[in-house]
Amino acid sequence: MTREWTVFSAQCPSRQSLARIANKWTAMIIILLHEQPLRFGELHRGADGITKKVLADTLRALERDGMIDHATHSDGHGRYELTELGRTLHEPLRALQVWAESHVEDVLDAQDRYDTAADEQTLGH
Amino acid sequence: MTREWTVFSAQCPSRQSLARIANKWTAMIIILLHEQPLRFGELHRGADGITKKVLADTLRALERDGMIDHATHSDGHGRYELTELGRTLHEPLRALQVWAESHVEDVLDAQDRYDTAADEQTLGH
DNA sequence: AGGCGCGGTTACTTCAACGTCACCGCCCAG
DNA sequence: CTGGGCGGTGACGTTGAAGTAACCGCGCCT
Repeated sequence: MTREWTVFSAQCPSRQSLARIANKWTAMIIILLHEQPLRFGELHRGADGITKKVLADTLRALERDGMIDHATHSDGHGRYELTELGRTLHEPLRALQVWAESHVEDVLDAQDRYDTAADEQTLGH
Repeated sequence: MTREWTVFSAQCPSRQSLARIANKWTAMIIILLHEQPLRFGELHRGADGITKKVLADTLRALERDGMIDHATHSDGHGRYELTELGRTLHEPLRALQVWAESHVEDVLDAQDRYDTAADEQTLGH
């Protein structure tokens, strides 16, 4: 079972799920919310570079997909928090963050090599 | 060390890395190439719905970032294959695929609940 | 020689995502 | 009752990513 679904087929709903979770903002939001429930402004400050609109849109999409929810907390403020489903997403997404941060130098080096190789091409051997 | 880099800062190069790897086409290509080196057309058929242009662009970006490379094989045909760096990416991305495929029903149910709740709003209590 | 499939590239278009900015109601402090 | 911060929403414009389709050289088959 479950192998009735495959992300390799464009029409399979699992493809849409993959597209939603394989996304930098999704990853950052889920990782931030794993620590604790957060308010809109806290997320806005936490995910540097995101605009209010994109944050609002992303939060609504994640809420629709059942990964987070939005409830008024004991102090009277609304907060976003992971659902049970959202919590299962933390580990895989966290792994992406760790990968990205720990392989920066490798990637930067590879880009350098690629770009200078391309330059040498253009400048004739 | 390595915590000089953080994906939460917009200017940090690790953010660009995260954006590249947290991407459905990247994930699908890395997963397909994990089995074995593949030719352009094989990838094109393997990742249903991708166009030649997007595939070519994505492959060039991954090559530049040092995750794959492109070499002429023993049979005279070019093939794309994972580099050592690319191989380290397989496990985290594979986890996303597994998540997407195994939680399809949960996500679909959540969407249903969200959408019908929204309908009831619109239709007045 | 002619036609086909492969592995792209190019030019042009389209479309969805994102940015900008103004505005809103609510609550709290002064 | 005014001003500011919070938590958004909406209208609009821009950009960049993706789609479309035509074309290309190469090698293979016939």
